[in-house]
This record gives sequence, structure tokens and C-alpha cells, in this order.
Amino acid sequence: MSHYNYLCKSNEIDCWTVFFPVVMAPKTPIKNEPVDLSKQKGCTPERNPITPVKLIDRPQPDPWTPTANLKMLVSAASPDMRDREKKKELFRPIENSEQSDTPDSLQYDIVDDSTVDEFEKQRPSRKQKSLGLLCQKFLARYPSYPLSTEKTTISLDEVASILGVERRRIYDIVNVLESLHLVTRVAKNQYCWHGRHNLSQTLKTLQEVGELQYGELLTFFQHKEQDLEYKFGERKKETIPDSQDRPLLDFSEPDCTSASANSRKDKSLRIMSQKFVMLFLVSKTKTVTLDMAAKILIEETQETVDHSKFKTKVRRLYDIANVLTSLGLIKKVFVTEERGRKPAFRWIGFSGLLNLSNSVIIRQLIILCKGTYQGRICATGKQRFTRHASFNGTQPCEGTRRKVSSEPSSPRQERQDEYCSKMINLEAVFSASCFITSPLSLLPVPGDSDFCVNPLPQAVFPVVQSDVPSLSLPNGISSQAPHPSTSAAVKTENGQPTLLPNQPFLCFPSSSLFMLCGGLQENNSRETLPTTGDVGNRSAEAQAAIPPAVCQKRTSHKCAWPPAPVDDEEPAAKKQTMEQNDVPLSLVVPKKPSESPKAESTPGSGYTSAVHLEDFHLDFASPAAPEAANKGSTKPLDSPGQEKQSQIKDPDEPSPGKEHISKENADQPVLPQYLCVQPTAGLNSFNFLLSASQAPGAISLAASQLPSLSVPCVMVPSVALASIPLVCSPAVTSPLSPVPDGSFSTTASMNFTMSSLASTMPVFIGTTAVVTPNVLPVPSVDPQQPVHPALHLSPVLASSCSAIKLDSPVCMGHPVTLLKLQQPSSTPLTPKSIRPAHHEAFFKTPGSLGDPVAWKKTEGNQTRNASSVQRRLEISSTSPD
DNA sequence: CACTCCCGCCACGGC
DNA sequence: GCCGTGGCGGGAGTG
Repeated sequence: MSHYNYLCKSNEIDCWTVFFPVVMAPKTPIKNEPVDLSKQKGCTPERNPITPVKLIDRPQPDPWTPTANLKMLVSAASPDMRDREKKKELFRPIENSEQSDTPDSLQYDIVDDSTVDEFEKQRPSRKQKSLGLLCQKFLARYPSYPLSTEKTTISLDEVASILGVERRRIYDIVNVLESLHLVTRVAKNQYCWHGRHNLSQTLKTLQEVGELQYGELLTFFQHKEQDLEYKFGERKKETIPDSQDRPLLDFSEPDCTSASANSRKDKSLRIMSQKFVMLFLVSKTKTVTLDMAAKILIEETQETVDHSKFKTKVRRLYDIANVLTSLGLIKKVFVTEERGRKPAFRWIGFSGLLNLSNSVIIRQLIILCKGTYQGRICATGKQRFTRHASFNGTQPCEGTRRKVSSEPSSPRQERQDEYCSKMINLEAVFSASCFITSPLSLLPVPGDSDFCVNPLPQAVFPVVQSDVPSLSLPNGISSQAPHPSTSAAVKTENGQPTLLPNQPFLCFPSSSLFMLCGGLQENNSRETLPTTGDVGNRSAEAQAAIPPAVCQKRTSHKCAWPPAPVDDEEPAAKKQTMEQNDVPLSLVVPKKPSESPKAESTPGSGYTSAVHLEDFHLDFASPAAPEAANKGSTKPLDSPGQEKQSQIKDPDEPSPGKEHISKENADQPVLPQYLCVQPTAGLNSFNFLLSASQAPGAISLAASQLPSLSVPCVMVPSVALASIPLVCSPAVTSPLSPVPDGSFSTTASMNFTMSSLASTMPVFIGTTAVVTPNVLPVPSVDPQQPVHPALHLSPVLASSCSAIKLDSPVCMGHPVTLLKLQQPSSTPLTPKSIRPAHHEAFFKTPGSLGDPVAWKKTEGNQTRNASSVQRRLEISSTSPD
């Protein structure tokens, strides 16, 4: 494990930075004003993928030598400063006056006798030294969306010097940023800047977790507050959801050393920050008063609250709030109550809440794409696939686990474990999403979804589409209210919402996403919540790594993988718990965790499962997971005993857990054809229709069955996407042509280069032909390839293609480019044809299909060269076994 | 006076 | 013992 961790760590930076395409140079924040990064949306990725736009007024981050920045800054400031730089240590806590936004001379004047008076006059006021301002300065130094290739490391000492503050203050900032995954600690005194690429995902995760943890609690408090009945410490324990101090999202570094690091109350500032954010995300009003937050946060862990503790908590919350304000996530407001005006903070970033359905879908997409994109990455060989720490199953929960381990187990703990496992999964997903998009370079993340300056007025939880029932519908789309744009897109000339019914399309009307492709992987099978056990199952490694978090408490149940029928095997009670947790994640936004049963109960649940799938895969973040998956597919169900062993001993062993699931799923009814997801807060404009029409088997697939989620076509409408290169792949999996183990699964779509596509034109990627709008020939329904409905390349595709005309609503007047994906001239597949072959078979790119061997070779080599971590990520590439 | 929150002491844990 | 971290709360600045 330790070894593993080290590896991860070494790659950690890469993982986070490599895949983020666009860099937006932050503009220098205006003093005293929150930085509104959302304004940076304008930047498009395509603009300059490689060279990030850097702010003029911002110090160049590039030469990241320890002193480079400092020197640069000093030089820029003035000659005198150079000299003074040497002395900086002497005056170190130089007031952090506006270094970045105002003349620096001010701070250094102190030394200058002649200017002393002036200094006095100009002595920075308290406000000028505020943590919020300091944070703005800090943020101004780094791009919000660093290039994927740009590794930005932050030296605390250096930053402290530059900003003229004590390191202690930098810790305050960094801890909060770390809680949101904007930075990651890579070594002592060294942090890696990730920017906001993951912010939306992180927030989503926090929201999800927050709902589980604080949904009721917050409501309770708010009520109390309103009623004024609430008194400090009066709250009944039972009304409050159990929660502990453990880090919900533990972004702590994976390295083993962290284990010890968990002292210090697990870095409470980070945890507190996450929790604080969660409160906003969960709050219906999006407004949280500090005292309320303090009460909630304090009481979580303490039975009684003393005033001093409360005050301290509030102080810390101010610190956090200042940083969050600088990030543009919250703003200070005043709420009036009976007692009068009361300071509070309102969430202004990441508008809206995340629509769980979105996240679910994304996950699904991730899953789908995962294999493909990984393959692609390998194929390109350009990027090193490193995984984020979060990919390590362990990491995410590391802190948690540590902490947990120290704590006595209790029912509460169990629940926590659930959360923990969920978090792990979520985190993995995030990471995965990052990967997915980036490799393809598709996504620019244009719309800083994270920052919505204009919060949606809507209800906090737009659950609309996420209703399970609708999902269950055969044609899920129609049942759900699509986003306006989406619906438009969906409609055909006749105005019928047709796109959907049988058509395999993905619509991305608006901007932000892009990934897709690929078939389902073994992971999919997991629909139920990922419990610790699940996680553990995923891979031995995962377990090894994770164990802490997940296993810890769960140990009782799961640390050891239960044998086969995991699902069944789970104790009812536990299972229930899981369900609760899970459900929310997957489809419904549960107000009450306990109430999201539908998903499971729904017959169409196949769908549900599909949705869930992804969570777990990645969650496992364990590097081994992918491999495990592969293996799993090849292997028969493992015997329980085996599983355990694998957990413990053989990390590489495939996890059997999936199998059960798959089994269950196998029986599931057909999934809905599509999922229509409205864009909601989280993904700001991520709308799409996902074809749900997979063969039952596909969806539920067991690990062995490689699912084929086929997304024959993707429609990307337009302008919004202008800058976004497109994406998607029709994943026509062809069980027929199983690829040798080494080969990566890929979808045809993956093979073509998106770069050329980067146009404003919408692109249709179909399995069949490539048509430019002008030329739009006959929608090619792939004559050659009749797709079997079961496969999803159903006729629908053809029809849909044909149906979609340039002028059709779908096209919305935008030129459409149809890309023909090379498909292996395969014969139509029948559901039966789908076999549990290696999953690789499922993800073939045209190229791979054409020349599996070649692919395999390439991949294989890459794989070999790749770091172990990377390798692990590769789904099918390596040898089984 | 209440609210903010800067400041830095000092504990903790690793090396 | 030093150093990196970061909890913590005194008390100053602000309105």
C-alpha cells in the first residue's frame, strides 16, 4: 500500500493538471471585491490549449522555481525591492497590502526611513490585511483553469513572502482551498494548484453528502432559528442526522504519511470548510448564518457546546467565509430576524444545486467513456495518465478512515462509513470526469459552472428529472421535462419530441460537458450504493488502499468481501442504509435519505442500476480497479473466500462483487431509452439525452458482460459549444470482435481526432456516416450496419439520423456535421451476442476494431511504460489475472 | 458594544 | 531539537 501511495503521489500532480484543457487567466481581483471568476468564461479552450492566457498583471507562474516568482515580483515592483527582498525575512510579516493590485512599495516603505510616515499613513488597514483580500491575491496568482499540462506548484513560503504575510495565514487559505480541491498538498510546504476544474464536481459531491448529513439537520436548525425556540445545545440529538467530524471529502494526500497526519483533528479547517459549504448547498435559502453553522458544526461532535468553543468556531468560520467569498462562492448578507439584523453568508456560486440526476448521468457517462477514453489516452501516448489521488480509493477516505479508526465504532459510524464510501465514489467520479474530458480535449469547461453569479432562484433541489419513475419509462426522455434547449433539439420538424424515443442521441445543448463514449464497464454493475464493501470489492488494491475509510467501520460487514451475493448478502439493515444513501445519489434528490426508495423498487431499475454504475467504478479509484474489472469479467464469480483473499492479499484480483450485481441486473427490464437531463446547477449547461436503451444485459451487466451502452449519436448543438470540441462516441460495442486482452476498449468515436472538429458547428457523431450539413446526404443509416436494437444502434439511429435534418429543430439552424464513425463492419449484434468477453471488446475504437492488434500493441506498450497507477487506470489493457 | 478576524502562541507529529 | 502544520483564542479594529 505504501508503495502504491507513493506512486500515486508522484503522479498526483499530473493527474490533476494534465487533463484540464483550458486555462483561464484570472484577472487580478479588485481590491475588496470578491473575485468573480465566472467572468472568465469567455475564454475558450480552443483558443490556446497549450499556452494559457496569463494575466498581465499576474506574476507568471511558470517558472516555478522556488524563487522565481518572488524574484519576478520583486523586480517588477521596484529596484529597491530587490534589495529588500533579501531582508524580507526581517520584516516578514510585511503587510500584505495590495501587492498584486496596488503598488507594492507600500509594504516595503517600512524600511525606508524617509517613507515611514507615509507608511504610517498608508498603513494597511485591517481590511487590507483581511484573509479574504489575501486570498484574492493568492488566487490571482494562479489560473483558475490551469492548462492540463501546466503543473503549478505552490510553495507556501514563497507565497507567504510574496504576499507579505506569515505562512500561518497561507495555511488558512490553502486549507480551505484544499477542501474544495483547488489545491492539493503534495509535499511539505508544497501544494499543487488545480484550479477550478474540479470545483463543480467537488461541490456536487459536497452537496450530495451534505444532503445526507445535513439535510434534516439544517432544516431543523432553520426552523429552530425561525422559531427562536432553539437554544444553544437544546437541540435534540435525535433530530439531527448523525455526523461526525470526519472529513466528508477527504482530499488529503494519499501518501501514507498522511496517516499520521490525521492528527490535528483531521485538519479541521478543511473539514469545517467542507461542511460549511455543504450547509450552503443543502440550505434551501442558500443562506447560512455563522452562528447556525457554528452550532451545527460544533454539535456534530460535541454533546455540549460551550460558549468559548462557539466563539472559536465562529472565528474559524469567518476565516473560511472570507476565503469562500474570495472564491466568489458566497457573499455576506444580512438576514433580519426578530432580534434584528444578523450577518450571514449566501451562496452565490455554483448556482443552483446540483441536480443529482446530472451527476448521476455524468457518472454513467463516465463509466461509459472510461474505458474508451482511457484507451484513447494510451493510444495517443501523449499524456501520462496519472490519477489523482482521489482515484485511489484510499485517499479520499484516508483521513476519514484514520479518524474513524480511532473512534469507536457505533451505528453512527456505520452511517458515516456509508458516507465515506460514497464520498470515495464520488470523488473518484470527479477525477474520472476530469480524465475523461481532458484526454479528449473536448472540454473546455467553458462555463465555469462553478460560479454562477446569478444563482438560480429556483428551488434548491431541482429534482425534476431525476425522478426515478420517469427514468423508468421506456422513453425516459419524453417523460422528463427537458431543458428548453434540449427539448428543442429533441424535437423534430414535426415538433415531436422524437429524438428520443428510440434514437440514440446525446444532446449537449449547452456547454459544459463532453465526454462520452464507450461502453459500460464492469463497474456498472454496481448499482447499489457503494458500500464499503463494494468498494473493497472492486479491487484488492482498492481495498488495500481504501480499507481505512471504508473498511473501518464497515469492517464489520464489508471489509471482507462477502462472498458472492453481496447484495443479497448484505444485512437487511445495512442494505437499507445503503439504499438510502445510494438512492439519493443515483437518481433522486432525497430530501430525506430514507425516502428514495423508488429507484430501487422501480422495475425499470435496471436503469437505476445503470445510473449507479459508475460510482463505483471509479471509486475504486484504486488503480487496480480497472484491472480488476477486466479480470472480473473474465473470471467467473468468485467464491467468497476467494474474494476475501483477494482483498487482503491480492489486490489485483478482480472483485467479485460486481458479479452479483450483474446478475441481478440481468433480469432487469429494459431500460428507458433515454435520459434527459436538464441542466442544472451543477453542470450548468449540461443537457443531454442519454440513450438508455441498452440491452438489459448491457446495463446490468455483470462484470463479465460488457455492457454496451451504445450512444450512437451525439448531437451537439451549437453555439454554446462553439468552443467546445465535441465528443462522443457511439459506442457500438461489438461483442463480436472481442479484442485481445491487451487492447483497450475503445469506441470508434474515440479514434477520431476532435481537434479538427473544433468548430462552432454542431457535430453529430454517428456510427454511420459523416455528413456535413451542406452535404448532408442521406442520413445514413448505416445500411451496412443495421444495428440491433438491443445494441442500441437500433434502427432508431438510422431513423433518427435521417429524421434529423439540418433544419430540424435539433439542428437549430446550425450547420451540422456528421461524422461517420468508422464502424467495424460488424454484423448486428443481438443481445445474446453480447458476451461477457473482456470488456475490452466493448470498447473498441474503429481503429481498434480494424486492427485490434495494433491497438493492443500500442496500448500495451504504453501501459507498460505508464506508471503503475496509470496502468491501473487502464481498464482492460493489462493482463488479467 | 457587537461583530470581525488578525495575529501569533504553542501543541503536535515527523524527521 | 527543529520544522511544518494548524488549533486556538486574545484582543484589536471597525461600525
